[in-house]
Amino acid sequence: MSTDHPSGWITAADVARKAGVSRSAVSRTFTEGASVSPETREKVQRAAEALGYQVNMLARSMIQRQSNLVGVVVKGFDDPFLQSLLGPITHHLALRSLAPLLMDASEPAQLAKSLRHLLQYRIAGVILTSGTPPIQLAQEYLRLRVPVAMINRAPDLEGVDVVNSDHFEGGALAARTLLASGARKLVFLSSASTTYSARVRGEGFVQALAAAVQRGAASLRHFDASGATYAGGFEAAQTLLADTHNRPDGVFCANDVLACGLVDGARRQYGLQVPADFQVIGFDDIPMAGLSAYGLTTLRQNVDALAQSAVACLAERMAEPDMPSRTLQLPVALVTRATSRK
Amino acid sequence: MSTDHPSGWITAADVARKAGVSRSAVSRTFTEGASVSPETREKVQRAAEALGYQVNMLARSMIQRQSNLVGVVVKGFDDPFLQSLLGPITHHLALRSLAPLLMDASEPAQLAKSLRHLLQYRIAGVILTSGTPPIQLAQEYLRLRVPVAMINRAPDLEGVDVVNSDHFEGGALAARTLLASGARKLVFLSSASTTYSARVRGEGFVQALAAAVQRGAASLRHFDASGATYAGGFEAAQTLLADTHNRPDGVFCANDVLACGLVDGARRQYGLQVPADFQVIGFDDIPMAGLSAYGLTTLRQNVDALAQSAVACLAERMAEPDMPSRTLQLPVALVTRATSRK
DNA sequence: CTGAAAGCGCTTACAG
DNA sequence: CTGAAAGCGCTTACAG
Repeated sequence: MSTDHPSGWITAADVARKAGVSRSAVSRTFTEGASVSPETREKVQRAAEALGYQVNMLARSMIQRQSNLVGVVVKGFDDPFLQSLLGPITHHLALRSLAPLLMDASEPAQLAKSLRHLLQYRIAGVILTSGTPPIQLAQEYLRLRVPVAMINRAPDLEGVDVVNSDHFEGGALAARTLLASGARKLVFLSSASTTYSARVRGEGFVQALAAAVQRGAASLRHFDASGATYAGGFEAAQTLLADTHNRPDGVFCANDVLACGLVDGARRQYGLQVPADFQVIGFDDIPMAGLSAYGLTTLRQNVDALAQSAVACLAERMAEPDMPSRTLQLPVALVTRATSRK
Repeated sequence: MSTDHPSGWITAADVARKAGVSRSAVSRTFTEGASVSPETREKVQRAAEALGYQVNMLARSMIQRQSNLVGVVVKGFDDPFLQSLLGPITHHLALRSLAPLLMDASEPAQLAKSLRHLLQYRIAGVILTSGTPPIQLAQEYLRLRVPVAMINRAPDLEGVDVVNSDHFEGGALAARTLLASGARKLVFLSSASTTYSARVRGEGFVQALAAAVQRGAASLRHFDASGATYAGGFEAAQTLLADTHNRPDGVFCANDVLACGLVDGARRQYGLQVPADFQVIGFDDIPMAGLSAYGLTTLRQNVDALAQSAVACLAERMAEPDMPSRTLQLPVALVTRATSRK
């Protein structure tokens, strides 16, 4: 216990004194790839351990003009899919000694402030997840060469890496599955204020159905729920299933919560059963989809791969800021449960 | 555009030059409560705006030996209740210009490293949520006078503030509700490796039932699921409800996921309906509880108040490190839905 | 490999 | 109220 540090914070100078070396030697011991003799390193480590020394990341980051912090910007915290992304993101950042600095961007106005706020910490990069508002502000990041990676967003910003699930193929898969199991009156259910992901899912669905529709073998309708939420799906059931004589027999929902809402709405409001009365396919494979109360057939996104890729993009761009921007496309998998027929 | 800063990072010196003042003046302009004349402040702000200057928080925090970062330590990311806490915590931190640095502590071994890692950022405090492993390491925080606040944990560490929902009263409320609605064969369902919260809930339940049990008006059993999860509840249904002649008619579950699992297990495995065949009460009021597929009667925790209080404790202790530690108790509310009778 | 020195961008007594 | 100066804890050429 050095009495001159009642605060308890030990500095490199303390360690240097105790180890009988220079501050430089201490610094080198804790710097990846710096040249220190084994003996010096040993002495320093022993002293550091005894004193409980830890590098002050604030000082190190200041010098290096870059911290180990990565901004993670999410829109609200109540979307189950986004929630499932948080764990893997944290995990994969940790594997590279990076730590997530969380930011909420529920309001677009807030986003600008949040992004600017993050800059004050000289963050190593930022990850924007789907749903977050459009960001002209990414421009500022690009100018400052702060790596930006986006998950499930339109790849429309040069210099920004984006990692997407293959929403288009997912939508097409849903179409083929429903068709193959006999559905003919098909609906794509999403919401008016939709996201990029949902839009592309719909496009894949529509396109895969085009031929069948053309030759009159199937019909297709697009229906907008009041929101891409459980409540939105629940309400949508009321209108969508009202007409007894012209009910859809296959509904592809832009995401799982919407689908679960639809299923529950159909049960409560019309006593309809899935898949007996109509089939439903969702998207995401959130925990809710697997509950025995739903058994939702859905397209699973690989959240771990999504997170890992986004972090990898960030890391590579940290090493090489000017590399051309990439767009990764990750496969989705059909998970067949109870709401669709074989 | 100052050509001597191709990197884009503007420093206080740049602003000072442009505004024709000293670096001290710039610093004061951006320091709460520092004395600057309105004219100087004006000049500085104009220059800062023009240049796009922002304080380098890394440097400021280094000087002040404290950052605006608060460590938020969670155990895994898949507990719905903990997920619902993340938003409010982030929100209330932001209101005080603090930002959450996320840390996963799924493995106890990891926790020690994580907590030490956080120290490197000279965090302003740390919030430990329920479920995180026991932390002797909090000792190190106390020594360094880093404020620690815990949510839904045993208040057994002097110097650490803890904010709890009133689990005991919640359990008691569940007991009274079931009793009043005619249940007589009661069960408390939790899991063997339980948390502090669950334990106290059970105690409240048991105590409120004691008199009735004593005079033979009710029976009480404690049943351990394999885990406090949906799957745990689902499995528990099999054993718990097997004996046709001695089925419980009222089950209080340590949390909502467990309760939903039980309800689904009862449906699938025995075709039992809730509340017709037996009543169920959960705890937390996570989104799942409100789904029409469950309509779970439950005790709602006030996540916003929990988060706000924890952040407030942290802030107050930042101002006064040596204040005696507090234990706050926040009320829970019975939310009556379909799984219990009036 | 090593240490003395300069410097990162800021804040904070200090003297005026 | 203001500026020159010292100092925070670190890293990094630089010279040896």
